[in-house]
Amino acid sequence: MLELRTLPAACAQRRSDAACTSCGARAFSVCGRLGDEDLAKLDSIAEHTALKAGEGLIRQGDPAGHVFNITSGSVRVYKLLPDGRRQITGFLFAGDFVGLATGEDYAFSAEAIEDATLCRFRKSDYRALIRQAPALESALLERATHELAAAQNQMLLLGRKTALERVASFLLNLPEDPVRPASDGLVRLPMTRAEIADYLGLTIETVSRVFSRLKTTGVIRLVSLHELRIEQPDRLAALAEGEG
Amino acid sequence: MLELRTLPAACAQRRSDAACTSCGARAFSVCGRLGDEDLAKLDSIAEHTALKAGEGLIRQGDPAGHVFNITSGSVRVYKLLPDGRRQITGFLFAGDFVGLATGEDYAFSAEAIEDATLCRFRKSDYRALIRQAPALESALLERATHELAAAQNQMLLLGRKTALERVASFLLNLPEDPVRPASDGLVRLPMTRAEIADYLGLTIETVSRVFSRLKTTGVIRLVSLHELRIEQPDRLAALAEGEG
DNA sequence: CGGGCACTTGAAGTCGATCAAAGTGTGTGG
DNA sequence: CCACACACTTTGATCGACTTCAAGTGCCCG
Repeated sequence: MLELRTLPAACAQRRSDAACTSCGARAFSVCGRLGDEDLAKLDSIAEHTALKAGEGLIRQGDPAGHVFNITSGSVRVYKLLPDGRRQITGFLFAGDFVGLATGEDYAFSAEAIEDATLCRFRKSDYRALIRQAPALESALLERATHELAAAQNQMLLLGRKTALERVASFLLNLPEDPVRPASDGLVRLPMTRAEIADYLGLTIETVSRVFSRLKTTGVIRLVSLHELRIEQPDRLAALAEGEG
Repeated sequence: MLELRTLPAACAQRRSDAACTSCGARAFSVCGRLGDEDLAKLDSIAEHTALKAGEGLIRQGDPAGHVFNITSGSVRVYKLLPDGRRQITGFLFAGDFVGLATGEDYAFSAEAIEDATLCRFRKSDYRALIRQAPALESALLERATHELAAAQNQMLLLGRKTALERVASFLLNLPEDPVRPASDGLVRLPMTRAEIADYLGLTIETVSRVFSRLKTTGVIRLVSLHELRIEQPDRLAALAEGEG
């Protein structure tokens, strides 16, 4: 059975940033529009996989043979420089697609941050399917479009924001815990400080220091290492835009 | 008459980076696939405009009513922070589209760097057209996909590369002068140092210093302020990846 | 030819990186 | 269940790349 069908509910909860409220949610735009036949077709070419924390699903340079849809857990997508410097270009969660934006070979790597499950589609099957189900293609274009907008925001962050502004922006864009959506402001951080640093173009130490600063100023509270509560969303938002 | 038809030739010349050779060129993927009827339909809803240097075509926050295709000249796309910090997210040239990646309102601004001409499509007309010409949609998805890959490269640049690596990467990704394609290594820089700086997440002074360094080490030669020749492409490529 | 703007170059300052060490949590094996 | 080991995180001190501030230089255009 294809999990895609169950995504809208999850997605509607997980995006709180303004850029995404208008479109509902990212995965929603894919599955919400599809009729039962289209879903059945998708189902017929889907292949389910489970990954343990740290396992890779895509390796930079490999021929781009598959497209993935994450059904649970979280994934890091990154690029490396020859000397090992890493830039994480995105964290992906349930409902997100991976592997669409590729040519012949994958131009990035993707690995599970924590145990994850996903649907895998052979790219050729997938293309064939799209020809039969044009609604899918337009939904994907809309998604790609929103990812592009998100990428532009990240460029602004990486090119022009201070460490404090970067961390604040990051926390605000994080999906709220879908398990306990009522507990407002509670955010889960499945990734390590090193991954946050590599996402924000900073070092571990700087990320840690900024967290400490936000903690002592009362903007956030660290519930545990991988879970925090945003105590003052307004101040955090102001900080994110350089108005703190 | 719609200029789109004339783009393939121009595009085939202007992209030299490896990421784009496989797809031919970005605009090519849009116009190359379309039949005469589709082109005629596009033509019927196109509206031609000319812009003087510095004039804007899109302003951040305005309702997103149009999609544009640049037919000559060059355009800067950027986002601003409240205090005026600017991140240029891309330079666009003949054949490129602007305004696809938007929701209700534009999330960025776009202005002509030099005198430019463009086709303008009302977004509603444009959407209607897409419904009739599915080939257009799949071509646009492919383009969006490549822009996403380019955006990921830019994130790597902004997050993890040094000033020298950024400038080197920038010069290598610049389109070669389409007017004189034979003169290998000759690059036109229609934008100012300030624009380069805001694209690379640096200051004017740092960009200038790196240019000077590349000049004195013989990697490039400045023909004029806005035109330079890459004398040692291999060394420049090595520098761009941190192997200099 | 002269004014203005963009660019270059130099000197000092700063934010984040790097180096270093102590603290904390987690998982494993006894 | 506890103790140990290891990996991750936090905090502190120093360093360096890029920024900021400040003159100069040169080019373009009237």
